[in-house]
Amino acid sequence: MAGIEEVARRAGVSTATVSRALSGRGYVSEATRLKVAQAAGDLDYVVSSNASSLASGRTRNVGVVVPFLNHWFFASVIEGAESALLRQGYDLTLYNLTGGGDERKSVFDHFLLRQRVDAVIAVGLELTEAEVSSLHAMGKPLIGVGGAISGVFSLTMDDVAVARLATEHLLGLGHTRIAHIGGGKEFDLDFHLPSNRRIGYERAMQDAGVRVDEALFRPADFTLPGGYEAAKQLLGSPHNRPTAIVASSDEMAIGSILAARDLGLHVPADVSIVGIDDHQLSTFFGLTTVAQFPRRQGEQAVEALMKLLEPTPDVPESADVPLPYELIVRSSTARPPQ
Amino acid sequence: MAGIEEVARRAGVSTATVSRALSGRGYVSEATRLKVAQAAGDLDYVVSSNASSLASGRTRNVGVVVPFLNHWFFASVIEGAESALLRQGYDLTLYNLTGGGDERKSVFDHFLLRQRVDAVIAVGLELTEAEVSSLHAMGKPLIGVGGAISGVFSLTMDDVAVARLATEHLLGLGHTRIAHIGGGKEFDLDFHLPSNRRIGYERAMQDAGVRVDEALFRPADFTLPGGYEAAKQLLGSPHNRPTAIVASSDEMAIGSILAARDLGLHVPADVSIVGIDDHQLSTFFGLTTVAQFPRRQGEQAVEALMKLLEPTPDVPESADVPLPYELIVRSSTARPPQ
DNA sequence: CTGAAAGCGCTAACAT
DNA sequence: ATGTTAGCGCTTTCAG
Repeated sequence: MAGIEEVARRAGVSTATVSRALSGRGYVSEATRLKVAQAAGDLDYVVSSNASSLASGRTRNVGVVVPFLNHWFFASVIEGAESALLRQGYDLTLYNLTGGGDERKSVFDHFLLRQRVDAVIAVGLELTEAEVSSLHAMGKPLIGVGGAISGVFSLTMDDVAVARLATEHLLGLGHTRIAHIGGGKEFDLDFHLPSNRRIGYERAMQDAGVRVDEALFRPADFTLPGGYEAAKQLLGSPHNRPTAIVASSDEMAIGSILAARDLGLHVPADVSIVGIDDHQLSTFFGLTTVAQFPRRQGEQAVEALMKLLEPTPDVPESADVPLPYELIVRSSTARPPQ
Repeated sequence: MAGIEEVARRAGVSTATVSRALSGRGYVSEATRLKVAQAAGDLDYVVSSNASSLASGRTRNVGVVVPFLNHWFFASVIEGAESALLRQGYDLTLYNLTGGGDERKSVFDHFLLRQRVDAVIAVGLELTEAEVSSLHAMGKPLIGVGGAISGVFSLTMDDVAVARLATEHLLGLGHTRIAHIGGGKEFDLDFHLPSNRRIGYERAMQDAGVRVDEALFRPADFTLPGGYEAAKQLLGSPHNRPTAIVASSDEMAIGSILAARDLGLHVPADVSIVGIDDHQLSTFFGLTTVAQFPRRQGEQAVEALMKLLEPTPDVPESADVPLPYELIVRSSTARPPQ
C-alpha cells in the first residue's frame, strides 16, 4: 500500500513527475521515467483508482448493462468488451437487469450516476428517453450493441440482410416451401430483430417469386425448446410440409433439428434447416447458419468508446463499418427431396 | 451533477449532516433526515463514489474473477452475486481470465490492487499463494466459489457425495454395469472436482459391492460434444456394454443421450443416464441429474462477504452451511433392461 | 444531534 | 522536463 509520495521520494522526484511518468500523460524524460518505474516496481506501488478518478474526473471504468447473462450472445459480447477494456487498462462493471423492473430503475437512477463509470455500453436493450438523457446529462458516452437505441450510436447487424441471406441459401438450393421460426411480438419490444429478420425472410421469398405462406411462420422464444415446439408443429403438418426452415436463432434451429429427428425425418435429406448466430453448439450439430460475431461486437463497442474517451490516438483506427456476418454452410442443408 | 454542498445548502444543514443522513451512518434526527432526503431528491443528487471511497476507504464494489463467462455455471454464479450485490448497493466489477496467462497476471498484479474493490470473489479458480497473499496484504477479503482455495473460505460442494448420490440412484434401480464420464486430468488443476466426483462414483460402487471396471471410465472435457464422443465409445463397445452412465456434467450427459440415440439405443430403456448440474437444458432432455444451485452460490458468497464488510448486522443471518444439492429424477433413468 | 475542519491520494494547471 | 500547489467531493474525527 505504498503511496505516490513514497515512490516520489525513492525516485528522487516530485509526486507530479511520478504521476506523469506512470500515466504517460505529459512530458517526462526517458531517464526519469525509468527511475520512477523502478521505484514503483520496488514498492509494489499501484495507483489508487479512487484518488486518481477524483482528481482527474476519469474513472477508467465502463459500465456494461445487459438484460441477461446466462446466454451465449450476451456472454460473448461481454467477453469481447472485457478483454478489449483490460488491454486499455479499463475495468468493466457489470449491470445485469435479469431481476426485473426494480433493478433496472435503480441501476439507471442510482448506480450509473454515481460517477463510477466513464461510459456505458448497453447490450440488447432498448433504453427509454429518460435513461438515455440522464446518462447524457452526466456527460457519459453511451453506446448500444445489438439493438438500436434511438439517438444513440449503436453497433447493430443488418438483420434484414442476414435473414435474407439465410433464406436465399435455401432458395438457391431449390427450396420453395420454406418455413420461418422467428421471435414473437413480445421480443420486439427490446429488440427489433424479430420483425427485421422476418422481413428479410419475406423479401428473399418475394424476390425469388415465391409466395409467402402465413401458415409457414411460427413464433418462438429463441430457445432450443421453443424451436423444438415450433418445428414439431411445422413438420408435423399433414399437408404441404415445408422442406426447409429458417430459424431466427441457432438454438431454435437446433431445436428444429431435434424435432425433425423425433419425427423420423432426416436432416437434410427430408428437411433443411438453417439458423442465425453460429452458436458454440452449431458445429456439433452440423448446423448451417449465418454467423454473427458477438465477441467482436463487444470489442468494437470498446474501440468506439475509446475514441471518445481517449484524446490521444493510441487506439488502433477502427472504421465505423457495419457489423459483419457470414454464411457458414454445414450439413443441415441440401437440395429439397426430389 | 449537484454536489453535497448544494444539498446541504438547500436542506439548511452542513455537509457532514448530509453525509450522515444519506449514508445512514451516525446520528441524525428523523426530521433532518427527511429534509435532507427531500433536498437530495429535488436536486437528483447521487453521491460521487470516488470521493466517497477516497474519504472513507470503502468502495462498495466487489471484484468477481472467473475463468470463463460463456458457461452456464459461471454465468449463473455471477447473476446470483450481481443481484445480491445490487440489493446491498454494491457494484460488481468483472474480471474474466479467458484470454490467458497475461490477463491473469495483470488482473492480479494491477487491476485488483488499485483499490477499486473492497473484496474479491474467485469463481472456479485455484489461486496461487502469491495471488492470495497479495490480496490479503491489501486487506481485501477473498472468498472462493466452486473450487476450494487453500487458506481461503470457499463455498464448495461435496463433490464426492454428489457423484455418490448420482451413482446410488442407478445402483438402486438395479444397475451394476455403470460407466462414468468424468473430467480428464487437465481439469484437475483448477478444479479438483473431476477426481472428487470420480471418487464418489467409485465409493458408491464399492459400497454396493460392485467391482469398478477401469474400462468403464472415460475422460472428457465437460462439454456436450465431449460427452457425446465418450458415450459413443462406451456404448459402442461390443462386449459388456454398460447399462448406465453417470456423467460429471449435464452437458456431457446430454451428449451421452444424443450418442445413445445415434446408436439406436433407447434412453432409458436400453441405457440410463444421469448428470450433475441441473443445466437449463436438462428439463428439455428429461435428464435425471443432481442439481447444484449456482445462482444461490453467488448469493451466498455475497452474503458471506457482507458479514465481513458491513459491521452492522443489517444483513440477514446466513449460517456457514455446506452447499445443497438434490437428486432430480426425470426420464433418462430406469431399471436396467431385463 | 449537528457543525467545523482536516484530510483521503492523486492530478493538473501554473511556474520555472 | 520537473516542481509547487490547489483542489477533486466526500467522510470523519472532534467540539459543542
